[in-house]
Amino acid sequence: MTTHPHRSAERPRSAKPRIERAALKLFVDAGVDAATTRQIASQAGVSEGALYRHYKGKDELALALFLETHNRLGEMLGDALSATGSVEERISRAVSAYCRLADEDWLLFSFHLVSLNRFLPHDSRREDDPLTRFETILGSMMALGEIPEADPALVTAMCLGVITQAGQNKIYNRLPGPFSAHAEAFTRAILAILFQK
Amino acid sequence: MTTHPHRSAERPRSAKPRIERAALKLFVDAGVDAATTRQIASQAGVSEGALYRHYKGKDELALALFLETHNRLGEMLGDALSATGSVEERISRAVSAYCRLADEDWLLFSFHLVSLNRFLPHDSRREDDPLTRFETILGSMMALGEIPEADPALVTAMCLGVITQAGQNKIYNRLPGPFSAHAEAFTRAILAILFQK
DNA sequence: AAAAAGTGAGTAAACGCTCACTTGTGTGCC
DNA sequence: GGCACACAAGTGAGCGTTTACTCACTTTTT
Repeated sequence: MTTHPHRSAERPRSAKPRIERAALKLFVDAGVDAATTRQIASQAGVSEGALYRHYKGKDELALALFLETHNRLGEMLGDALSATGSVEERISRAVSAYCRLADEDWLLFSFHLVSLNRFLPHDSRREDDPLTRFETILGSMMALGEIPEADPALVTAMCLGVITQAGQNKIYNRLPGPFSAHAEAFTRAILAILFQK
Repeated sequence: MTTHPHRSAERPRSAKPRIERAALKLFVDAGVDAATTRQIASQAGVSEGALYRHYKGKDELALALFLETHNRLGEMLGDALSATGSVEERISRAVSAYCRLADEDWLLFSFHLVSLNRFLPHDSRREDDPLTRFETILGSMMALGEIPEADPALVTAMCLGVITQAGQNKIYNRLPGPFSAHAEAFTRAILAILFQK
C-alpha cells in the first residue's frame, strides 16, 4: 500500500527522477560528454546499472532531457504567437510564457540553452522547432503589414538573441533574480527591434 | 633554404597551423570532447605525436584557439567603444569590427561562439572580458546621460544577444552570406534597444 | 652538429555498457 | 487477509573498447 497508480511525489517511487536531476546538473556544469555515467549514478545515489533501466544509454538520456524543453517551447511559442490580439500582446505573452518555463525549472531550462549546439544541428529545421515557429510567424506578421518588412531569418535571430543571451548570462551568474523579472524588458526590446526607426 | 625567419606561408614550415585548422573544424562540428587527438592528427595529415610538440594537450590547444578570438574581441571592443564620437558611431564601429573579425576567419570565430559555455565560466569576470568590457562602457554611457538609465547587465545581455544569436543561426546555416552584411541591421537593433521608448 | 619537429607503436586509465543476480512491488488465488 | 508468484527496478563487478598521452627514434632545419 505504499504505491498507487496516482500516488503523489511524496516519496520517490523510482530512481528515474533522481537520475534525471543528477544528470542535468552534471550535464550543465561539465557538459554531456564530460559527465560520466558513474558520476551521474553516484550523484543520484543509485548504482550505474539503474540508468539503463530507464534509458538506452547516456545519449538517449541527454536527448530526452533536451527534448522535454525543446518540444514544450515549440508548442508554447506556436500557441502564444498565433493567438488573437495585437502584435504587442502576442509578443508579450510569448516572452512571459518563455520566462515562466525558465523559472519553473531553471536547471532543465539552462540545459536546453547550453546544449542547443549539440542537438539543434541534427534537428534539421523541423516545422515545430521553436526557431522555425518564430520565424514563420514573424514572416506572416510582415505579410499582413503588422510589422515592417525585413529579413525574417535575421529579425528572428536578433529578437530571440535578446532572451537567449540573457539566459546565458544568468547561467554565468551575471543576472540575479528570477528570469521573469526581465520579461517586460525583453518584450520592449523585441518590440523596439521589430518597429525600429 | 626552404625556411626563413620571415618566410611567408607558401609552404607550411610546421604542422602547427594545419593542426589548428583541423582541430577547429572538428571542435566546431563534433565538440571538443568528442573530437579525438587521432582525428585531429589524421585530418591535419600529421602524426598524433606532432600535436604535443606545440601544445601540452588537447585542452590547451582548445583553450589557445578560444583565447585567440576572446582576447582580440576584448581589445577590439575596448578600442571601439571607448573611442571618440557619438554613441551611434561608437556602437557602429564596434559592431563592424566584430563582424569583420567573424568574416576574417569564420571557423575560428564560430568555435569561440559555440565554446563560450565551456570556457567563460572559468573566465570568472576578467576585467578585459568582452562581456565585462561592454557592460562597463554601457554603464559609463548611462552615467554620462548619453543613453537612458537601465540595468547595465541586462542591457548588455540583450544587445550582445542580437549579434551572438545571429552568429549561432549562421552556424546552423540559417543565415546566408557574410556576417558583415548584417552589421547595419545589428547596429540599428542595438540602438533601438538602448534608446527604446 | 645541435636543436627542433615529426613519427607511430605502445601504455595505463577511463569510459559506456552488460549481465547474472538480489531486492522490492503489485496481483490473482484461496 | 495472507501467500505465492511474476515482473519491474536496482546492484556492482567486470568486459571490451577507446582515449589522451609518452617515448625512443628518425628526419628536417639552422
